[in-house]
Amino acid sequence: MDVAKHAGVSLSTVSRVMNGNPTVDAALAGRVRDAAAELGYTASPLARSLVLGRTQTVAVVVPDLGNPTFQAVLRGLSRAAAADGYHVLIADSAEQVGEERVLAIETRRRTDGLVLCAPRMPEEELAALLPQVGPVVLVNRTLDGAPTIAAEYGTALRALAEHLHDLGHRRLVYLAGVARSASNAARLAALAEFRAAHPDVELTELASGVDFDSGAAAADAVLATRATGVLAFNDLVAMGLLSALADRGVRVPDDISITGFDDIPFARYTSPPLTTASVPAADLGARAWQAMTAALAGTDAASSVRLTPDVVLRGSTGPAPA
Amino acid sequence: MDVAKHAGVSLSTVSRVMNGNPTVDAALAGRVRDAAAELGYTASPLARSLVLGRTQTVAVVVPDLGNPTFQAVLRGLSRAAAADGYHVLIADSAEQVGEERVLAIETRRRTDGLVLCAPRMPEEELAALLPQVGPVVLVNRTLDGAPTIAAEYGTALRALAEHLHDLGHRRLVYLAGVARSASNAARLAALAEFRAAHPDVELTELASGVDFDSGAAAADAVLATRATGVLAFNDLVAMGLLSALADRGVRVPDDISITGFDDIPFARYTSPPLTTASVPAADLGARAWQAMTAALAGTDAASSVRLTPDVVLRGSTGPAPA
DNA sequence: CTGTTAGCGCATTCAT
DNA sequence: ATGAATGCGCTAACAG
Repeated sequence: MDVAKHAGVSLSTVSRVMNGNPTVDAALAGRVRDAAAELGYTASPLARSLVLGRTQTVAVVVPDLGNPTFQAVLRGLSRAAAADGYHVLIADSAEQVGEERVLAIETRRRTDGLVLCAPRMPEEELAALLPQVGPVVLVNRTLDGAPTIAAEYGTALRALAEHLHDLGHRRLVYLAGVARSASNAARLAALAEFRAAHPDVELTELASGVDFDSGAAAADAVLATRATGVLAFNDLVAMGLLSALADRGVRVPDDISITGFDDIPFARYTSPPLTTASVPAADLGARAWQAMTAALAGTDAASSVRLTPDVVLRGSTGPAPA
Repeated sequence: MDVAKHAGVSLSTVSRVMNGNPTVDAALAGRVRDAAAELGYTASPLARSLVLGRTQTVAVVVPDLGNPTFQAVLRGLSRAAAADGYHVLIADSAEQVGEERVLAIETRRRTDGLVLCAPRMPEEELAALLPQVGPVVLVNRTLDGAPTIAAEYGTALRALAEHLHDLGHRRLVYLAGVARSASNAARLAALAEFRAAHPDVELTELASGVDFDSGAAAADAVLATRATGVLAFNDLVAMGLLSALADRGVRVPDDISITGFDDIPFARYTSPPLTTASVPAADLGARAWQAMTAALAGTDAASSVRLTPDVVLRGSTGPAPA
């Protein structure tokens, strides 16, 4: 090392000083620090990682960096991690289910832990993967074997449905997302309960997607059901629908009420503003980091956190038309 | 190594096989590959990084992961990098100008290159930083000494202003973003040209911010100017303004025309849809990666790419009221 | 074509 | 309290 001779000490002493080891003479430590400052020296994170066995970095795998929900999770996680001196390696599977496994394993090898965000892969594959990539925390997907941070989608959707029911709506339609996804399954279960509790309600289920265009494309199908209330899979779908209905001269909420899901930042600014369920995605990310620190420390306890979203009532829902 | 003895060869041979070195006997290579597969062995990226001097990772520093523009840049960059087998380390400075420098240096040390996305730091600081962190590419911020990928904000804003002028608007207001930012400076220069070309236009400049709330907060000030056309700093500001005006019963575009900037995904779905300038942020990211590969290869040429945004005419602009 | 040796830059024994 | 070795896991240069 260069600073070593510059300060007239050995490599070990430099290392000790840089790591704040107290068993070094104050005077010597000062000399070393000065030398280091003068030469602008900082220990190579790479070499440290190799010898220490930790990289101070965690990996996050998301299905789509373009999705506001994952963005928010990433943001919350990233900031929380940064506050603890950790870095974040990001991987976007571009909704390619087949890529998830590879990305997870590969990024995990360069990091100390892995956050799997709403992985799309089938349950068996996920179950087989988890042991290979620990410490791992799951976001918005539950499975034994790893701490999970998830929003209770079912509860919230049920609440939205009840809200519409309270407003007098009796003919509803649910715009489903990706058919065999975990999040959709939770919602379907909640709707089944809702149906059971309210036999007087006619609830149609319509295939759809997870983005704007899916919502817009569903407009005619929705109108064909003559429903007065629509539960969209998420805010994006709701906004697309909103837009398509506006084009057709359908008034919201006078003619039809619409609810979204997620309360993305834009939901407040649509016309009318969207009634939706507030899933604090950034919180989700921060909690995920919390779980990760625990897992990293071995204080695992496989704690699972479930956040109950708030229902946010805004202008897109109103009394059912007479 | 374990696979070494398992295959009955030396460490070097294993290394050679794993790296596809053709100077190995086919039979031996087969044995090694089998052993590796059986033991599930993969070379440690960490150790490779240390000895090879490259990490196959680049760092991206953004001012705010919550900003749709940066999200899109990140997404485009991330996918392009992944296609080339590179990973992305992300850092969010949370708009803390002071943090940018530290984040840049720190993340750069764990990676092969750095992408600085619209850094807020003052010019001298940036100029001093660049040599320390090369290879580096700048996105949406120009400065000699590093390849730059930037959208031509000035040109596009000018085009939007001309569009309003063509529609008969003679009293305009510009909602400025962060006062002393590079992107705002470019826009101000373009507006100065516009003013010079159209002495008949009264163009007021109003301080504002870069987000929804700033736009909403500016509503009354905008109305006070009695302007018939508004050039918002970006789509977020425009949407906030749109929302606040709707609350006040002001009709868009009948009473007042509004333009945004960036063409974020949501701009198509406001009511009315937003006339804006299309800055293909994901493209920006992909180009940035392209520039990075060049820089990584030493084929630098410090090439600067400037993308000219398209003007997207939608419903939020119309003829000036009589 | 393959095995042996050295070293990437550091933290950490072990001696002193 | 400090310096001299040892090794983290791998690749490259050097023999054979």
